[in-house]
Amino acid sequence: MDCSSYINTSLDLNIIPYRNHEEVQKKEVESNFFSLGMTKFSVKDESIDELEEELKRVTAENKKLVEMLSVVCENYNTLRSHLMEYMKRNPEKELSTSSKKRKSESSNNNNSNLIGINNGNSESSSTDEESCKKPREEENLKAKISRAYVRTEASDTGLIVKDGYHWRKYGQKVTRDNPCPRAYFKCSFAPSCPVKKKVQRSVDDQSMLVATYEGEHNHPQPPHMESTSGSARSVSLNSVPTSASLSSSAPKVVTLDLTNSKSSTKDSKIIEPKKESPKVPKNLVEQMATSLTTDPNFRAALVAAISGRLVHNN
DNA sequence: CGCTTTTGACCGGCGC
DNA sequence: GCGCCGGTCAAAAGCG
Repeated sequence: MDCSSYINTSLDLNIIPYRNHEEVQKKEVESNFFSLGMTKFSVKDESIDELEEELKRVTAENKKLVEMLSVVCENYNTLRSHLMEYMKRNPEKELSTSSKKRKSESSNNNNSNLIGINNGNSESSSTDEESCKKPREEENLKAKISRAYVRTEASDTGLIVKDGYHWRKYGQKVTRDNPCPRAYFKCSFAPSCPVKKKVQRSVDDQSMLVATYEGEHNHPQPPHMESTSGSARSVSLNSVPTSASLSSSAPKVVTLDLTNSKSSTKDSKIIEPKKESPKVPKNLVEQMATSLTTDPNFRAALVAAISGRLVHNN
């Protein structure tokens, strides 16, 4: 795993506190934004010197945070390599988990329904043994698996997730743990493109479509594709390395990657920032924000990022 | 006519 | 070994 994804996650959060760490509060963060934008600080009250001093302090703080972040990354990598060694020394456990692949899959589905649509473990919480096993387990699977959540109109009964690619439906099935049928799609470029997609409504929230992607497209996104027919709202779904990570280049993404984030470089190929991004409808943005804020992985990453910094500062 | 969708049948993996 | 279940196949129907 590369720590770059980790860095991305935390840096994109844009919530670097620049003041006393005890005072890390929402207001503070907001004023940070504004101060950076040079819009809200009352210049009347503060002299230029003070502002410059403040700027210096912020810069120093920023440097410090970057250093701390790199230390965290190093620690993470060390810890991870230790875990890998440990796993090698205790292969039985690993075998037992991989042999129960299917079971864990189905339980993951259950989790996703119960805990709030989440699968696998985020990098942020990968310190325990179980989450360490996960990526290795996933490595055995050839296909890169990612999951996306798309909110649709409640009245909308279709299982269409517009993601810029063209899909051909090849099956539909009612699964045991969900009364809503699951639709199976193949990329229309198949067999040259091996990507498959499963779409099913969430048990908890019927307006929420859960799209599971397997594999990676080996072709560019079709230009200006209406994608599959249907009435579901369109959401661009790009693969993003590491769950709960926010790619600044793909602000519309709500993807939970279940695989090792090793593939981050590959992903950068896949992520093709759609040209129409400036046209993103407001409600779509809100929808994505909602998806992110309700995503426990995202929250976990956020909490980890913030608490990590606070701890280091203290 | 060609492509897509639908849907029942079939297959293979897994648990008991 | 058997049954369950998820995933896939493929013929038929639908559609533009």
